Amino acid sequence: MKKPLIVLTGPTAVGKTELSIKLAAQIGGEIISADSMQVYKGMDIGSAKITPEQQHGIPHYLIDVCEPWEEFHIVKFQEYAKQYMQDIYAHGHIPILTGGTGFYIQAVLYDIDFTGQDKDEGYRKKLEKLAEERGNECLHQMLCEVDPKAAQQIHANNKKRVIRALEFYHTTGKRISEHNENQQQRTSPYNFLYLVLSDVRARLYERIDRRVDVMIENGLVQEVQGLKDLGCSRNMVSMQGLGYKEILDYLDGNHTLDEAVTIIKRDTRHFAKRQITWFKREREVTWVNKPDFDYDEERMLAYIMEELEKRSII
RNA sequence: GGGCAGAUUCCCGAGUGGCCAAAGGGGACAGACUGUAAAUCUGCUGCAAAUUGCUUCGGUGGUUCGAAUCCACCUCUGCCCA
Repeated sequence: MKKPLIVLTGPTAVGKTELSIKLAAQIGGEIISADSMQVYKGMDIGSAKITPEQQHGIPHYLIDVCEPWEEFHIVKFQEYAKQYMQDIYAHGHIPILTGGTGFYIQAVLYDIDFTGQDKDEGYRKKLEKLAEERGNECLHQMLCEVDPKAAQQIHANNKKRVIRALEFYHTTGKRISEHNENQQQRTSPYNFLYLVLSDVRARLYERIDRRVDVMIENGLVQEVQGLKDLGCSRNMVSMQGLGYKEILDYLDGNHTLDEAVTIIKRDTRHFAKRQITWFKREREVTWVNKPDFDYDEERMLAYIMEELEKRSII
């Protein structure tokens, strides 16, 4: 018997958090955050982290699990998430995976296999250097020799992914293209409902703009200054988060606050677009398009309940 | 009132007789993604019955085989002198 799992996602600023609380309250769920930035302590304003008051007593997991200078990645996320899910099942509750990081959701929902693929920092550095000296084409050529299929799929300019593919072959002796093909065929071990909350583009963009303004009002600059004082710098993964890298640039005098705000808004819109593209491609998703429900959360919840019953999740 | 500079495709901006539907950047739109994912990368952007045709470079008229590019006048914008 497959265990139940609810995924509630959607582009940034669409309103996932509020809905997740109501849903959790209604069905006796506990929430696991699927957000690559909310895992970091001290990054509250910029990541739009849910506050304790907003949680309304609903247990939340995978928030504040590491320091901004610590390394965090999808494998750790998957480990944590699986652990917390066990705990939630033990409570007799249903886990609700809520957040906007599609890649993380995929890893949990389909239980993607990452074992035996340790990264090799030294090898990465070597490739990095090679790319700098001889260009991206050189790396891509190398990949072409060991894994032509991957080389065909990954653009030569996408250095990160070319390096990862080479690293995969280097550490496992297998082709990442084959591995990915296998993983793609996985079916979920869960009895799930994958909800994607959406809205019309113009409205979403307005919400993003407004939210960034609120972040500034709430002291995003001070938050980033504090992190900077603790030694955080832009080479850290955490500091590549939207709002963080731009404010660091402002604090370093690379541009004005107004410019930084404009860039954050723009890049957040771009991010939202990428999220939407991701969800469009995911199989088995159930879209909850807000205008179709006249923006009425009660109606959305009613629809979600129906879908949950249909699938015997509740 | 006089002088100078300028008006280019959604925006900024290059182009100063043919190779221009017009560089480059931005935005918009679309897409990829399986250990950095709020990252990284790609495509596309005048219209159409679309390997061709049509309409664009402030307006009108002119020069020329041919104009975004040259000339005249006009309109608007910025700066300077009154």
